[in-house]
Amino acid sequence: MLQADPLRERIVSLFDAMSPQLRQAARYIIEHPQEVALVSMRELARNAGVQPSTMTRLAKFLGLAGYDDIRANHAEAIRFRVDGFAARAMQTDESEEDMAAAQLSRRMLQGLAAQIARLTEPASLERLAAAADRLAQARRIFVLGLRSCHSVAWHFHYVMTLLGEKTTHLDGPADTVGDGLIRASAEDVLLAISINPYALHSLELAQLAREKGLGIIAITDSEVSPLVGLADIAILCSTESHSFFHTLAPALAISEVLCGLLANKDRTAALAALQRADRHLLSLNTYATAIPRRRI
Amino acid sequence: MLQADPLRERIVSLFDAMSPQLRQAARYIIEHPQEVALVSMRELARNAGVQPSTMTRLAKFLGLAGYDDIRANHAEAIRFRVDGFAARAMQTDESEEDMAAAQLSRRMLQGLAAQIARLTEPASLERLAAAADRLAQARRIFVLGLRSCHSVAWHFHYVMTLLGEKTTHLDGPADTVGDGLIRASAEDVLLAISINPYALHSLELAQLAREKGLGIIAITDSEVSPLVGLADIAILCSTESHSFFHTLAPALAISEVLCGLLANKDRTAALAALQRADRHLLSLNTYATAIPRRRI
DNA sequence: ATAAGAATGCAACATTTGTTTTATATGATA
DNA sequence: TATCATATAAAACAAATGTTGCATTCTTAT
Repeated sequence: MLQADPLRERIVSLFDAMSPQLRQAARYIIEHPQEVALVSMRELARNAGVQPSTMTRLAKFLGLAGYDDIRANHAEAIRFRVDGFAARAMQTDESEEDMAAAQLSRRMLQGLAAQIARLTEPASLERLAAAADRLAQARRIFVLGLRSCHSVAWHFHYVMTLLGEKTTHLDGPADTVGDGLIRASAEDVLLAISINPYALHSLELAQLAREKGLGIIAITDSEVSPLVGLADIAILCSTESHSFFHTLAPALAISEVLCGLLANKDRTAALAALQRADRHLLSLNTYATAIPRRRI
Repeated sequence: MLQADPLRERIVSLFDAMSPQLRQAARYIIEHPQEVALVSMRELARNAGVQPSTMTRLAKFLGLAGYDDIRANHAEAIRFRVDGFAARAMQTDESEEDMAAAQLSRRMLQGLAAQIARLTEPASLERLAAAADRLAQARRIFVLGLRSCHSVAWHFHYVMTLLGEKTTHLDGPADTVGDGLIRASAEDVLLAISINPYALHSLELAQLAREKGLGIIAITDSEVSPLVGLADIAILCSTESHSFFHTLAPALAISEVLCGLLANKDRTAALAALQRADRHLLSLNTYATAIPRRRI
């Protein structure tokens, strides 16, 4: 990434002038440069979700003779990178402070990656599968995550919203957080996310849910978390990080895996639901198809 | 060269048992591993000075189905070298309609871990450091993340709230999302988070901020994201996952690193701020010190 | 509303790919 | 040397690749 790559820059600079299909192809190439040299054009096109001819058209649009020029360029980049690997690792001409920053960043990121990788232990995987089963069976899923855990709760809820209307996010202003549970019953499940320090309100609501007979799935940070005693299934994530703050990346990863598992229970239904959501948001003009011109 | 390569070892161990032509082919492959994946078999054979059929025969001699197995192996090695485990896990063999939950979970988690690990590339670290510097200089930080990116925006804001009152979260009901920018000026910075598909409103607000002279830091998913053109510094995160949905775990990791870097600028001040926040929340009885007894 | 233009999907095309078959050459053994 | 088994070269083959032309769809401007 450090060395100049004229073709890459050319793609980026001409991106705005491309048609939607050309953009999709270009985006895929930009984001998966190695693949260009390693798979055939047809396969690349399939992975990028465009027609083979679009790849040829992209090459011509970039002023090249054909697709082979694109491949040749990327193959060259790989050759260069492989050979120049050692040289690249050498250059550490950064200022003191920047190096410190880079070092801290690297340590934090490596730590996070390791923590998420550690979630692949069999014990975790079993709990994930069990939790997904339980959530799939539930009539309704109430999602609870306060304070720092709000991000995880909301993300789970948001993704599930794309699949259907099964979840209720327990949140709201004016102390109405728990109101969603008013009509909850034993057929429902509460997905509660809480890490140390545990928000009192979360525990109280989980307790309430338990008394109402709801099943409880917990994402929490320790075997001795108060949620473990309340929950039918508890999935544990570490929250330690090489900084002042706890990390929520592993918890978020867990919630994403749960979403993935739930969607995987009925892939065709999930696909259909996603397409419906797409159409809806499209008709609402929610997403940008191009860089917005100046507002009038 | 560092990782174990079973095929390579097999070639070496069987080398003595090969015929002269087979040896010539094998030697060339051993000495030019990257070429195997980057050129066609016929060209490789020509460069190695053997017949095309010799390559096929070599593959069979090694106990493989055909030459494509050799190429696949070398392509995998390149992918591995370039970006760790990511590409390996990336292979989309969706042949198994309902993959075992454990397997899907493992693949998703490994993919996430690899994506976060890949953020430790020098280019990313530099951008992180630069972004942290810019954010530290700013008078005020406006945080913007809509829809799926809300979780990241909110988490950044929440953590920063523990450190002080520097951030404003651009969010709110009744279409008041952008109101926070009313008193924003050139001394301030906007931290905008948006991934494909890009929420139109996010781009419009970023545009507005730009016109008001704010600095813009972006967390986004591609070099060709519309935010890149608007931003002073763009930090890129991949969002692909082995499920139907995009992942936000790398984006969250980035935001956590930014928080960590900011706190690290003045460790004692950060510590003091955290203690103050602790005391405040303690006096409000926000956190549980024990498992809550039954509510009365 | 309509036509001009661009963008896109589709299918046919020639080429190139990896493989297999056939023929020839090589070399060891009796 | 004669014979046979193996190794190699050459050519034929089906499958795939990248490309192109054409029909259809979608925009955009009048």
